[in-house]
Amino acid sequence: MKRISQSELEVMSVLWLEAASNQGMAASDVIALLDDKAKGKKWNDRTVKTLLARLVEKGAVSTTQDGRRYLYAPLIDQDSYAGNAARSLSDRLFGGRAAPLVAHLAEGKGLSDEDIAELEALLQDLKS
Amino acid sequence: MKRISQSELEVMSVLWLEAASNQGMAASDVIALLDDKAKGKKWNDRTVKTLLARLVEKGAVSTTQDGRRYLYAPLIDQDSYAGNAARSLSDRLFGGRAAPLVAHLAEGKGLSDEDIAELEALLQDLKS
DNA sequence: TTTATATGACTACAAGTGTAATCAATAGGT
DNA sequence: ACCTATTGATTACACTTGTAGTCATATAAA
Repeated sequence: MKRISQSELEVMSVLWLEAASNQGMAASDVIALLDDKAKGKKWNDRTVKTLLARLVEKGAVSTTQDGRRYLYAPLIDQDSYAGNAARSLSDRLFGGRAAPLVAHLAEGKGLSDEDIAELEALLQDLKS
Repeated sequence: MKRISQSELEVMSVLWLEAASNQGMAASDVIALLDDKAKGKKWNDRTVKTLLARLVEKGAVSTTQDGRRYLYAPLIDQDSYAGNAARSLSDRLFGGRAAPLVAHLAEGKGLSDEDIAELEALLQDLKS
């Protein structure tokens, strides 16, 4: 699997949003969702199409014909991708330790009470 | 500040190793440290020089002359860089939630007891 | 002092990336 | 049936990135 670039990853992230539920989404859906989540950033639709095409080339996204358009669906699993990314980040920047990473997340915008509760539950799990 | 690429970040990471202690390190030191930490990956010294030069261009690294060579030192703070990277990853891949990120780190290679202890301490802090 | 070596400066170059424009076909509205 | 808007295909193009090679120079070794 070829490497996925930053922008391509943005596109993947919206494909993942609905990945489980259905056959994939049309380019126009992707564009709409990107605009939704992009605060500030403006996505030209041509650009998004290009990114989709590149993701298909790279084997990261599948297409199924739907009339005269395609439905795009992620072929790579968000979980495994995210796991790798998280580990790689933690290795490169935090010497593989989780705590400093979480500390950084906490600082700046703070973790919600829910985040904290989730983390505590997770730690309980890990200890057993 | 221009974006720092993957390979450039590898270089930054060794500069950060000694950043606090001294005036910076020579290119040869950087190369040696990279080879140390790079398992598998082979760094050609020309390549490292190029990366250093690019980092200087980008304003991420400073040089001070030391005889006929330079000492390279990071100009950007590892902490703030890491913080941004962590937040951006967590936003893009985990909807900004910390717990799934940590869960991914845990799975695969597991967190050490020390990691877990650190995290618990951190959570205590956050709750107060 | 001649020579090998280390170092920075400059150059190279293909592949990847961000960011789109143009073209062609088709479907939907009128 | 014709125009328009949508969509994919193809093309564009400068910038970035990975990965070095070459050149000039200065220093260290012999």
